[in-house]
Formats: sequence, C-alpha cells, structure tokens
Amino acid sequence: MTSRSIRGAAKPRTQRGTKPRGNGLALGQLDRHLGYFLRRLQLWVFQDFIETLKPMKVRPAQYSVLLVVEANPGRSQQAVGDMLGIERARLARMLHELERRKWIGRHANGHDARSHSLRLTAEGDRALSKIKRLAGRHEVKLRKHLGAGRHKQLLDWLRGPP
Amino acid sequence: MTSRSIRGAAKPRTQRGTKPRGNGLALGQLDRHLGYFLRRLQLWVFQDFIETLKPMKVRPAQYSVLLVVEANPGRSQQAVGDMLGIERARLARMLHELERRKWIGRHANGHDARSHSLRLTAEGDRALSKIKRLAGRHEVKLRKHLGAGRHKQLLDWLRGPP
DNA sequence: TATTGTTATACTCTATAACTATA
DNA sequence: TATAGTTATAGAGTATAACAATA
Repeated sequence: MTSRSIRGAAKPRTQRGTKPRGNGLALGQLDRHLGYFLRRLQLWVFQDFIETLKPMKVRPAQYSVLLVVEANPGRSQQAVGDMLGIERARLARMLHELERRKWIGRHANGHDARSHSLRLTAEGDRALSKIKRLAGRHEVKLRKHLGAGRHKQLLDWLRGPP
Repeated sequence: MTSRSIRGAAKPRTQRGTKPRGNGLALGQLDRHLGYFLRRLQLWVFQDFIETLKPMKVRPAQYSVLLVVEANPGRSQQAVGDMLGIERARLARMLHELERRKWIGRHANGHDARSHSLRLTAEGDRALSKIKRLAGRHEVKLRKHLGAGRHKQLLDWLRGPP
C-alpha cells in the first residue's frame, strides 16, 4: 500500500487522524498550519540522520558542506556559505572542525589573497564515501517513513521550480 | 530570503559566465536528499513566522503551546509537552515566560498535587486573537510562496499518517 | 519506586558585531 | 570603502542529569 488508506472526506479536523503522542489532545488551529507539520517531519529527518550517521559523527550541516565542496572544488567559503544559507561566521567554525578532522583543506586563492579555496582531502574523499552510504540508508528510512510515492512527489515539488 | 534560495539551483549547473558568488554552485548529491529541501523550506517558514509575528513577539514554539492549551484547557505540562514533542524541562521555562506575560496560568490539579492545570488567562485569550490574525497572514504568505495547490497538497500529505 | 515539575549544564544553530588583512 | 575570513557574544532549541514533592 503506497498511500493512505483510511483517510476519508474532509471533516472538521480536531484531533482526528493526527495523533502524534499526547494521548487524545487536540491540535487546535495548529492543524491548519503547514509549518507545524513541516517542522515535525523535519525534526524526524534530523534525528534519524544524526542517529544513522553516528558511526561517522557527521551532522546534517556538515554533510551539506562536504557535498557542496565535493561538487564545487576550489570555491570560496563565501560562495559555499551563500549556496547553503550558512552564515560565514558559522561556516568558518564548521570548516575549522572539518579541517581538524583532515577532511577539508583551505588553500590560497591565486587571484584574491583574502579568500580560501576549499577542497576535499584524499582522506575526506574516502570518509565521504562512507558517509554517503550511511546517508543513503537514512534516505531509505525516510522513503519508508513517508511511503515511496509521497517521498518522490515531495522531492519533486520542493526541489522543482514553482 | 528569496524563493530562489529555497528551491533554486535544483539542477547542477556549471558556473559558466557567472560571478564568483554563491549562485552558480552545484548542489551535488544534496539534490537527492528530501531532508535538505525540507530544511530550507522549514527555515523560510520560521523566519517568515518570526518576522510576521514580531508585533506580538511570539515564536513558533510559543504559538504552538498557546494553541494546544486553548484547545485542551486544564491539561498538564506533561500532556502538552508530549503532544508537541517539547521536553518538559524546556516547556517549564517556556511556560515561565508565558506566565510572566500573563497569557497562561498554572493552577492546582485537584487529583494530583504534582501536576499543573494549564489555562489561558483572559488576557492570553485576547492576545491569542491578535496572534492568530498575524499567523494567518503568515500562512497566506506561505501559500503564495508555494502556490495554492502545492500548499494544500503538502498540508494534506504531511498532516495525515504516519 | 515512579512521576511531575524544576533547575542546571552542555552543545548546536542562528544572528550580530567587531576585528584583520586584503582589495 | 568594501569584501573574506575570523573571533566573540547572545539567544533559542535540544538533550541530559539531578533534585524536591508527590504518587
């Protein structure tokens, strides 16, 4: 069964169907806010990601940086931060940690002495292979959690153009 | 934040002819992770919520507590926290703040002297009316951001089981 | 013993400001 | 003046542990 089976007509939803945990409590008008459900799902994703990636001790933001540096070698911290919506102050400290683990190297940029060229190290490349396998396992769990059809549709909708 | 930074750059693009700013970077395998797009949209939602609700200085978690207490008057902190997935330690401090603002009252529970019965005060009820109007404005912006069809579909899908 | 609410600590993430060294 | 990177601080959110009062 790929989709929900028992959801019937649109009824006034107090707590029907949506019963996270608090035995019998109503959501109230929270039921009308997409942001609430988005947040709950997003928390599930982060918790599962962190748990699944625990063997490599990698958090979601670090993973996103590793993938973007891999896909765009030699770019500056500013560029990577802009891409991912990470403040440059925050990224500086994150990179400090990734450099300490010898996964990422900061190199001089010939054209602008202010900026750093970011690259994965050989060790970082090997680590990222393992990390990707674990992240793939997480994605499988998420697909299972949502149902394959929903997972694909959500990915298309959130990724694609309006 | 622009809509482009949320859903933009879905396809790996080379940075031909672009300035060395963030806009030409490839997502790499991030493109396959629903969690990434979920996170970006969720951040947009929180930022817009906080901005829109600024006149009342209410944050998303506080809003969710106010709505659940309104919909379930007299319930305990434990019940409300379980419902929303908020740690009881965190909720205790949040309620301290909401009590300080005279929006929520903690009353004795006749059956169990350990637990508190939570209720909106009259003042909290009036404040919540204003807050709901602002939150509605936020939801309209979100609907516009996503497109009405997508907003509705996402709400149905995320709200339902699991 | 277990549960409710409380305080305290630690860590992550976000948002600033201020600083340096370059441009 | 402006930009790239760094350091520092403050606040929210999360995850714990320990505690008092009560069950």
